[in-house]
Amino acid sequence: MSAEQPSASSPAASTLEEVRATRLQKVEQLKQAGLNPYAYRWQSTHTAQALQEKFADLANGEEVDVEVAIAGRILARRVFGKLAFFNLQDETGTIQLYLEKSRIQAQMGKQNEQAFTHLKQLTDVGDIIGVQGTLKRTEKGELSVYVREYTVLTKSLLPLPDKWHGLTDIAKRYRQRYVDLIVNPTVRETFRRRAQITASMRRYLDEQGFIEIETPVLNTEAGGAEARPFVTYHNTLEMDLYLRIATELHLKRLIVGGFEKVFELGRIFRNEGISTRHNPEFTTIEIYQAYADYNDMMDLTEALIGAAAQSAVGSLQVPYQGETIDLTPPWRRMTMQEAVVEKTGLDFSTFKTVAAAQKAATQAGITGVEDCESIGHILNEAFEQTVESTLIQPTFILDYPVEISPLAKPHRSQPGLVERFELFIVGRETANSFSELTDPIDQRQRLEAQAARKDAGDLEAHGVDEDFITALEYGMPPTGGLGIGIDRLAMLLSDAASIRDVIAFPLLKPEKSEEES
RNA sequence: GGGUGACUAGCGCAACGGUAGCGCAUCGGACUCUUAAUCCGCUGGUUCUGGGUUCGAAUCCCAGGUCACCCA
Repeated sequence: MSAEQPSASSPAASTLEEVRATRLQKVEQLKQAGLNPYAYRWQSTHTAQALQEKFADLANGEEVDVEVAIAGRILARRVFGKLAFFNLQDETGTIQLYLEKSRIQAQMGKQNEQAFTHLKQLTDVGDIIGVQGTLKRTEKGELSVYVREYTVLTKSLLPLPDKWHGLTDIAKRYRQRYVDLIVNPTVRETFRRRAQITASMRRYLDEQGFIEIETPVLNTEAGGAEARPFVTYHNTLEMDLYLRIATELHLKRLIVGGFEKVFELGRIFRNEGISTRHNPEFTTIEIYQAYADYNDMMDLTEALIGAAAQSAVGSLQVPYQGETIDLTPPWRRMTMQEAVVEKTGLDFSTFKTVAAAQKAATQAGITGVEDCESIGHILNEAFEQTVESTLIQPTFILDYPVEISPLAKPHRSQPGLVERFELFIVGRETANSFSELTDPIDQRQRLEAQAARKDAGDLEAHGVDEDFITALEYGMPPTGGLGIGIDRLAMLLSDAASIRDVIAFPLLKPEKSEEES
């Protein structure tokens, strides 16, 4: 939509389209002056942060004759008749530019006698420029590049949000994350931390001899968790495929195949609700170690999350939404049974029948237990309703009912339970781990029970993965498995209240379709 | 899925049945130490969308959209 803007003299520009048209005129004027508003390359000598650190001791009013080059986006302009101050922002931070007409003209005037006028008239907040010059700390104490020469590298056509109030509209921040990143420095910090978390985990696992192997996203059967999958379609195979809801079953095949320490850090997809804690695509790390059990996995969890916290936050004392989370190991460990007794006084190991457990639970104020088909399910309900949200400091909850844990090995000493733990921090499930079930006959029975639920209409249940059973029949060594939700960990370690704050481009509905008329 | 609330200029916000305004940004002018620069001047609107009530709707009613928070 090229608004033809005939007037040679710039009209008052105020609507978005008018601002854009004015800036397009500036693009043309730059071209006419022989300057490319969309340059090819720039070579910097320093980042803004490097300059700030290197010249931290420069006294007010002092100059140093060191030639530097730097590039970035103009965030603010304060222009006088023959002097201008710009704030320049690069990836690392900001630095002021001291733009003096006499010095710029002395250097650039030979090529372009309008050099300073162009700076004033043809650059805007939002443009990306490169400058060369020396350093000076102004008399008011602001470290500045004393510019000799400048180059417009990219002309910006659209205005940035208000420099003082910034961009606060939440929906717009997510929809136009690039604008959010430009004007909200903490957002860049969040994604930097997220990268540090995953990098530190990969580094730690690499040092321990784990290897990362990528498993399929597209599957003929979803499995490894209870969740509704996304369905897609392969044209030439003429068949439906499911996006993975977990990486578990393939990683275990690799353990069968002889790898003893494997992991995958990657995206999984669940076709479920969206909330401040749920995004349809999210990232997990799943780790499998042969000859280990869930006790070993607890130690590994503490080490991995501790390393991530040190890397991203620089401390094991992590501030989160007004609380301080202490990640110093060892973390509290208690069984689900103990946790429920502590909160409700109900000891589920004493119930002989489902009916007795239902009655006691209902009296204790637990809701929705009428449909529970086992004591284990009722225990789980009681746990989720009374305990889960109270687990602020990191806590391992151990030994889950077998009924809700189809992939975990039976507890070596507690009948009806499995060797499983979940880690809770700030009331949220952050990790999940088992001594993996290796008995193919037991595994088949449990998957068939699930398949029966699928046939009965349970959309979160899946069919039997026959090939996985076959793999187990070849023999899988005793194995400890661990999954950690990277998004929730990133929330914790960047003090983010919503999962959307730690996902660069969270899924949102389209704002509005262009109405055709 | 249910409830509550928000949506007005590029951005941040007023106006709550009677002429749609303010700040910043933009545009024009002045200005060599500013950093929310200052001073002078001028622009800029499909009030989320569609209906309805009314002499008159940003405002009241209905439906829809997007987002947020709470609940399931």
